[in-house]
Amino acid sequence: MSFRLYDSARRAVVEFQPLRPGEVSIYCCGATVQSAPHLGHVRKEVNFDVLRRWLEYSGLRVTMLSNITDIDDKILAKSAEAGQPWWAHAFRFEGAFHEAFRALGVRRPTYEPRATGHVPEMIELMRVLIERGNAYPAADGSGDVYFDVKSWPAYGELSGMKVDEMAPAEDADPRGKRDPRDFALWKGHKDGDPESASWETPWGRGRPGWHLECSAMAGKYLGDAFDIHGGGIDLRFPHHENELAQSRAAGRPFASYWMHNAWVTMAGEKMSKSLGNTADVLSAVERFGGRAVRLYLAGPHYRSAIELSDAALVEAAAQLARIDSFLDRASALPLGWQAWSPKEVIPAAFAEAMDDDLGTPAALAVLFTTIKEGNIALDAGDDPAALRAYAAARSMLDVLGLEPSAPEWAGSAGASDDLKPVVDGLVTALLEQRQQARARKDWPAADAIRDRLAELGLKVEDTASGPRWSIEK
RNA sequence: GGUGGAGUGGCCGAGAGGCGAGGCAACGGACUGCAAAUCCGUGUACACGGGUUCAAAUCCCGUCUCCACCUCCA
Repeated sequence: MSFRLYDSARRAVVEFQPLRPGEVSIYCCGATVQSAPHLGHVRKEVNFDVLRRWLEYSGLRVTMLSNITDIDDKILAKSAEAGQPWWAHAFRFEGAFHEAFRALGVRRPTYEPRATGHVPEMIELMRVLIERGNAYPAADGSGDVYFDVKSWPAYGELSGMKVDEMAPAEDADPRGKRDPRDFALWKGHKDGDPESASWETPWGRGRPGWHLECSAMAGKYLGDAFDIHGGGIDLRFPHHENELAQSRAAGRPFASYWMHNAWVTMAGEKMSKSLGNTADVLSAVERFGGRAVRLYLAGPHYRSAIELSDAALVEAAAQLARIDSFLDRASALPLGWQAWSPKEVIPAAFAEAMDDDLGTPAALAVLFTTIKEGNIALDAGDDPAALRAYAAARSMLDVLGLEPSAPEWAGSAGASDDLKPVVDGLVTALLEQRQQARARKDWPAADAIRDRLAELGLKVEDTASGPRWSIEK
């Protein structure tokens, strides 16, 4: 185990040392299910899914925790607009997120708790913080509970922000805060809020604050101390800073490492709901294929901003076509690649790249080198070398979550599986006619068949072992 | 105002003192009936101005431009 990662708190690439040998616990801030996911949201999922797969490949048992924030201001506002109960609204978009994750081959986390199911844990955390003098119920009797930023000198340790240098909150309504920079642990019930959206506490009725829920759930499922806390870079402040402060103030060591992924941008700007420049996940998947979109998201380094454009997705699809073309060619080889275990065939350079803070760009370069070597071996008829390259490529693709025969991608090929033999039979019959035409050098007739198939979206290629056909994506 | 990040060839996107990551596109060649796929070959790239060094895209100083966070945000 020689994994190194960039720790946002220390601002350096550091050696990873799990708290418990052989195990890794990861908390990754999940979705606020207020509306449909966009490509920016899912980049985080793909990045952390690759992290998880790499750690598992490295022999660690990974516990992956990703929460669902199923209550917040926006969920309440939007559900009210839609004339729907807030919980129905939240459930609907939770489903949309799951669908998007599935379309990109993201595996389900080990646990996926919902905020509203963990009110007792939150109350307990607030009780401890109030007892210790780090939190207080609002003086105005609103039922709000605030964290007292000034009571915690380490506040700012994650983001490097200093309390006194922060821009004063422009929040026109300080409510019952002692200091404008104090943040809400708990939000008191307001007139007009649905009754079902508030829970009884010793300090009045109300609902969870966003920061508190993550600390409460991380503590419940991963314990007071765990290994990695992840999320998008925008969460570093205030959300993660606040989580860290309230957890440590309550006596919990909390996360050992902080990992943050960068943006997906459009026209140079962060993709976000408020800017209105979002790209829908499922329509991208429909146009380019889930694996191409995943490759687009997973290929660049997770800490680099990536610019979304059609050209970028087209290129990812072209890269994937190169990969799949090799896989296709090699699949005609005699069986035997399964004899190798991933550890035997994955090139050291790939492992080094991944160990170095998930260097997927360098890792992909190794994959492409392997593919070129495999193609050369195929051209030369060197079956053992080609098989080994094939095994290596598949193993590397598996680490990246792009292995086409993995269960995540089952049924994503387009045509339903039971129609496949029928289509194959029809196409093969046509290709036999074309072969007869070619045998008598009737090129117009042969090309006419190929052209007709092309119109239907089928690509025909002549190989040393006869014609092959595939569906153009 | 405070705190970070970035500017690399036609494009995407790595690297972070010394052999031109990788991919896409383009062009030439091999193979093919023609294609496709594959292989071979083709590029004096690192925002600008100074400096350090035998050697700078990489370090230092300055300048410009862009982005993000400090308010909900992956």
